[in-house]
Amino acid sequence: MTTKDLADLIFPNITKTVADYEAMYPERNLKEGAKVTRYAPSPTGFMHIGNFMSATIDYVMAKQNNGVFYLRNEDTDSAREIEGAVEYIRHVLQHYNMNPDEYEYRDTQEIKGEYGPYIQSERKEIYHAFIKHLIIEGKAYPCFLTQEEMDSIREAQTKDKRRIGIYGRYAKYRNLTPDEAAERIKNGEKYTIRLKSTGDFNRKFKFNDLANGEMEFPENDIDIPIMKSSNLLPTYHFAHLVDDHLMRTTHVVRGQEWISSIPIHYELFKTFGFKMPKYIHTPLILKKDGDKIRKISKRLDPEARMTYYEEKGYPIYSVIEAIMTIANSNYEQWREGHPDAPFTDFDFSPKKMSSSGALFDLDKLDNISKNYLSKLKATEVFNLLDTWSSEYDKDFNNLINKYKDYTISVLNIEREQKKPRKDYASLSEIKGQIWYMYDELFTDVTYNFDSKYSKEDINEVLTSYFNDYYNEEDDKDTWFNKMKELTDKLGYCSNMKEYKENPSKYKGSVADISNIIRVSITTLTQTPDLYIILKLLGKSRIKERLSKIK
RNA sequence: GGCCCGUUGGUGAAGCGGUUAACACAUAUGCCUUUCACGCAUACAUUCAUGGGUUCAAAUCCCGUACGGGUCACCA
Repeated sequence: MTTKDLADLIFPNITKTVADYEAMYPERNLKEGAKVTRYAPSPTGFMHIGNFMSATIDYVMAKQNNGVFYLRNEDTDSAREIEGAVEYIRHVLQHYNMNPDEYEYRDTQEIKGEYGPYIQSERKEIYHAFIKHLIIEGKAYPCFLTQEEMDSIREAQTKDKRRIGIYGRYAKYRNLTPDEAAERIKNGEKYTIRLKSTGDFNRKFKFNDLANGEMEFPENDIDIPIMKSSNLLPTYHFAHLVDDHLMRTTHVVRGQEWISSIPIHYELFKTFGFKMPKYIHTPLILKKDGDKIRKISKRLDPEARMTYYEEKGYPIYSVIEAIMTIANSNYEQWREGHPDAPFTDFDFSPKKMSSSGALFDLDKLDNISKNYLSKLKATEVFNLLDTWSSEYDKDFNNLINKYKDYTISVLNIEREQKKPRKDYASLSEIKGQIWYMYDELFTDVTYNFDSKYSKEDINEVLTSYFNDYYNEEDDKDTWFNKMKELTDKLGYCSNMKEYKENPSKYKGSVADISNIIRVSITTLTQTPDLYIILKLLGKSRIKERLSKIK
């Protein structure tokens, strides 16, 4: 029996060859400099911020030079697959406007692109053709090691302080004759297909990563599994080789945890004589936990999941800006010079990426987001708030739509001017800052009057002000002048400088007067411009509120 | 334990042989101001984990040490 016979025994129905697939998926016809990138998640959970960063980089790099950004579903681990994960990944990409150029959605039966299927479980035949090729060439073999045997090998290796893995003399089945292997297969023994590594651990090779620069690794000499016995699908390493080659990926963006697999990938590509894509290993996203800095964790840190940012209502712009800021150290500087350019105009350079971990800073996100939101028009904020609240706060959504124009006016307080307020970083914070402008929410309130004001003081100020001074029609200057008049009349000081020089001479200052009015109308000691608030509320609602205080 | 990577202020970081060690965020103080926010101003690493070496000159180059991280699955 030859290796060809063995290969036919294992894959009797595989007739296409590697060369056939090479012809089916030819080199892409793209402009010079165009990059082909991919986002290739496995549907095993909700999207992690690290994956999102990779996807963002993929997207930017593809968009820069009219390249291709495609989505590949890496579903070779049927056991860990989670329902809804694929849909969620699609949703996130859509939400952030980073839709792939090529993709395949099983539920809607949509497929776009000439290099599919884009779902790994649908590519089984292709992988098998490649594996078959290897078996024929004597570069891969069926391995009958049981889990128990492998466990004991590992144990022994650990004890003897040897390198762990199935290599050299531990690769017990690598030299089985085709007949011996066939015999076992016919007997129904379970097996996996392993690469028959030709590497030498004592030999080194150089490898260039676009982000980390040149690195040196020992060659791989481990007979890694390339096909699983359970579902006959390839392992990640092998699928990476086949897919990224056949889909003609030019740039692979993936997390740093893959760096240590480079020797494997290097050998795999060499075995087939394929050109390796360029690699960009992204920094791990870290998180400060007390004194320790650790990898951000989906389990422990809510902000690790992309759902967090949607729930909180961070605008997509803010999230992308924050990600780009840690992805590329000169992004912020670029943004300063191009405040209105889309982020895809940024010339992403992998060299400017941190090679160690990056700490994701929520303060920074808030800052970016506050600046962004402050520059929007009130109607734009309204629309964002409308969309967000329709999903996450239905009651509030009804309220703002019931009083739409009014809400826009409220959102416009000290906005649309040179130095707009920067009150909130996310849409979910808005309600907590404007609630008192809605009578529906202005129930069961407690007033935060400073204890230094007696009930009589408060009454005096309020009755005097609203009976003798307040006029809905006043413009701002008139309004404030009247406030000062009242201040002086009641024995307070209307000139702050004077008051500060000699506070004991007066009952208080104009600040106290406006504070009493402010609290009586809003319950709060700190609000935006009181004049506008009174104006928006209007005379009758103010009266209504005053009657509540007594 | 093997292999790989890293270590510049609270954080992200610039710098790549000669700089007062950029910039942004955060923090503190002050100014402005009817409150808050905004804005403005000032402060915050005598030093680049550490020891040694190369050099007229080192955060920058070399070696060792310490510390941190990643990875060593029929998971991706």
